[in-house]
Amino acid sequence: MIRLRNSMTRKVEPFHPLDPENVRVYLCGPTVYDRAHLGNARNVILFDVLTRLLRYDYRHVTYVRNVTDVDDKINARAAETGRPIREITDETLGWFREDMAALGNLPPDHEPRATEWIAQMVAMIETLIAKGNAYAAEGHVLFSVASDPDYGTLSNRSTDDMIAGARVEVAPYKRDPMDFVLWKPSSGDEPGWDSPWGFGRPGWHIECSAMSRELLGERFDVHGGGVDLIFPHHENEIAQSRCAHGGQMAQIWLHNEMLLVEGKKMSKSLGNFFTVRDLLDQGVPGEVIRFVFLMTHYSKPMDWTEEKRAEAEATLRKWRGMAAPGGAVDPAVLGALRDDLNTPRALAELHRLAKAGNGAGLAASAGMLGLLTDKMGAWASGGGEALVEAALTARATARADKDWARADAIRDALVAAGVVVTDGKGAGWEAGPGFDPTKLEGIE
RNA sequence: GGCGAGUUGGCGGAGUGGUUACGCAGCGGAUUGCAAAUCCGUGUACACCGGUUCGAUUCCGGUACUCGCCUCCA
Repeated sequence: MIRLRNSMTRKVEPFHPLDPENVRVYLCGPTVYDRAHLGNARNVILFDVLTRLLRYDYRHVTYVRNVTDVDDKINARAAETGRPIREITDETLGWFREDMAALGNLPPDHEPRATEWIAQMVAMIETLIAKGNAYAAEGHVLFSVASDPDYGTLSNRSTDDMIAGARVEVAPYKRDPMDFVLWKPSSGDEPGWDSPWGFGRPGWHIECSAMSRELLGERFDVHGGGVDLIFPHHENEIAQSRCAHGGQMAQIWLHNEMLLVEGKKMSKSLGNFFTVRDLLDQGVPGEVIRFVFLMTHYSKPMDWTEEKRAEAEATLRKWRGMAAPGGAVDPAVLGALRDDLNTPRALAELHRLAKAGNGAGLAASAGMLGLLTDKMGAWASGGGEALVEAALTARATARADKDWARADAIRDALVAAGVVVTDGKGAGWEAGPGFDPTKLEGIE
């Protein structure tokens, strides 16, 4: 029995899939105009752990993560660089896939691009107009918030509260300040499609409503993203889907808290961000980044710090040295994950397995978290094994000869080359940060 | 102003109405040519003020502070 915290009820609830033969999950994916920053990885890792667990407990899972490839930020990027939009979105999507894979995330089953589902969005907008939940005005189509008496259930705000907030865009074509765009007109140099309301492009919220319906159905199991999407994005999705075809869209709304940098949310608008690629290029293994995320429960804010990076790396180095094949997933690790994806507790159980010397159980259990998997085996690229082995042999010889000066000199060289010698349960050596075996040339 | 999340020992970070989280660092020991790595052992805690209770870090109420959303944002 899996339990998950549902943002809709603000409680941890038992999870009962609508169809146990096909558990359906939707995650709001990236807008592809720039490299993913570290905060963007948090929900991807969360949903990766979720889907790994669901796949363990259920026969089949359909995991959809959309791609927003029509957006004003993309248009702006195209205008800045003079490059075609499709070239930018293709390239950025490629980066995103690479970066997420480097963090040990499995690809989703479907990765729908908004631009390939325009017809379905148009159809859904037509339905909303026909039902009296939307109206066309000056080339725009707007959702009428007043037409949906249940609007605001997810974010728990009343329309009055929102108006009191008074930072809503007031456009002349809006009947009500709260109304939001389903379709907007495009000028000649902006991307657009022909529609009953003229040449234009879809609003952001309608994308997810239309694509989730096409790929997962009108009702599905889990939908999520960062807490900053609760309002307005997810609130609006719910309103659109509920009014178009009834139901409550997702059974469970799963939201992760923010990644902070020096106490503030990491975001592009604040400029206090760094990208996943930045860290990978600095030689931080993707698995280490993943481990750091797993150290904190998804429902709490977390900081990325150098201390955590070092701790994660040291732990993984130890575990890698003792991992062995053929083990079974530990029940306590599963129990922690089933209890609202409690990854910190799961890691504590992994420590327990490591302490017991159960390398096989450790590896199998870590796999549930996407750690210690084969694909992430290479912490450092390139060869150089022979050089390291030669140096280790030379040092052993020197020690046997009681030539301490030479033995210590070789040791220093190994350290300088980024080689970490591990004894004990995981006897051998590992390539650490800054691994550069060429520094060992000449040692024989 | 409205809505939401949070405040645990040196640090990170779970959890619980009464009994060890766990990890890192520190300290003591084993081992070692000296180290590293490894192994064994070990301490300090639950923001503040009330309430409920035999007993609260854990439940309830309030206060303070931090963060997020209310505008694009994972």
